[in-house]
Amino acid sequence: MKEILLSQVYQHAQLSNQELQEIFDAHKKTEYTKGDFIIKEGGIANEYLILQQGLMRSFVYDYNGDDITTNFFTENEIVIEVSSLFQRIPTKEYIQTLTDCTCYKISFDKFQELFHSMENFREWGRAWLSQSLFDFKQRSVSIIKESATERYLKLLQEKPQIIQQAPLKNIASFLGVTDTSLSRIRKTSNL
Amino acid sequence: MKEILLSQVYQHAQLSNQELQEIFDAHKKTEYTKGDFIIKEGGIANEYLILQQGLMRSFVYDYNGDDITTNFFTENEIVIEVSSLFQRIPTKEYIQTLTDCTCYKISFDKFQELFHSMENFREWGRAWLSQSLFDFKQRSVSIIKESATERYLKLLQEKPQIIQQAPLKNIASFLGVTDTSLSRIRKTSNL
DNA sequence: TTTATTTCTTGTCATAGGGCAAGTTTTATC
DNA sequence: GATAAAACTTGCCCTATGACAAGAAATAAA
Repeated sequence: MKEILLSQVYQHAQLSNQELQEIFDAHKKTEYTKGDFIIKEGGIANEYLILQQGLMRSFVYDYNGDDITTNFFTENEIVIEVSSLFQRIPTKEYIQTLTDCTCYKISFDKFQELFHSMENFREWGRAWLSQSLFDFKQRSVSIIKESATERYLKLLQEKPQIIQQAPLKNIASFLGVTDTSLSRIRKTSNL
Repeated sequence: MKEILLSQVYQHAQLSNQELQEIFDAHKKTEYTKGDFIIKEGGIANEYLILQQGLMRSFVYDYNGDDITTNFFTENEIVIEVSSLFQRIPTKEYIQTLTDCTCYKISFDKFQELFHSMENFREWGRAWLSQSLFDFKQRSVSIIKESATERYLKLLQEKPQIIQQAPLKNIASFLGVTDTSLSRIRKTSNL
């Protein structure tokens, strides 16, 4: 079970079975209840998670005190606050579970050991970070160029679990519209 | 000259002078003329640049064939297409000079050597990537929450060279508005 | 199971920004 | 320095989305 999940996450041509095993051993199972915070603004991340089951979101507060969802984390994904973890600085974000969750956790210290001792692991890590960067770039382009309806439909297609499980207002702030608007968008695209 | 520039870019507490020297030696001076492409869609990045003088932008084409500026690169910054370089895959982006430019170039091969042989260098690299990721996240939040005028004024304050040197339409697509709109915004905020 | 809270929907009205097209100004090209 | 090509501005009208407020529905708490 654990092995299947982790080997999906760490799939990278060059990692040997032995290396993978060493990586797997560094992960410990952890459970969370709906509403738990993984990290809060001002804290420093000391681990990251691999989400086996459940849904989480990250968010920030804007100058009005409104929260804005910056990302959703779904099954098989890595739940991480990159800049706090790797720059060792306090985070600006919150990460909170939207459902009960089952995760595998790896500590920063253990990660560091693997990162610096295993060439293929750091290649994997760099590729993962690169992909995330690409995804965030895409997101900006999408907000700029597509209408709210288009973004909604794309999310619905790519990650239906989010649409089904997350509160409408969280989805709305993620898409960059008000909850009122999203309610109307949802209504019209159902026709 | 070169040393001053590069030591600013690679400033990271843990890098020794000797390590820095080794890094410096890997960089070769290169000049570009206004309009030159550093990379085009479909190509694979085999190096990155440190921009000593000049201005560049990266952009993509959307489904209508309109180009969207995804980033500007100003002096002392790293000009790089991360996902192509580190995932060794064809890029979706173009990077083009907006003025004549002087750069220091480092090849991927040389970078790899340093990355895998020098622990502090890879710490630097990871921190740099993390910071970029953070910046792109911020950008999405900014597009979602701030008005075009606010984004314009912020850019004007933070990177006035861009406002002064880049064509209006490029700035407009970067900010997420039409050039018509930006022209009006600029007019009103000058009052 | 009743009450309180949160979540979602709907109505009315206001507005930032888009689409299109005509000018004007600046910059490049011959 | 004349002509062409970009780059920028402006006018007019339109639409997507926001702001605010009142209900309805669902969920949580007592």
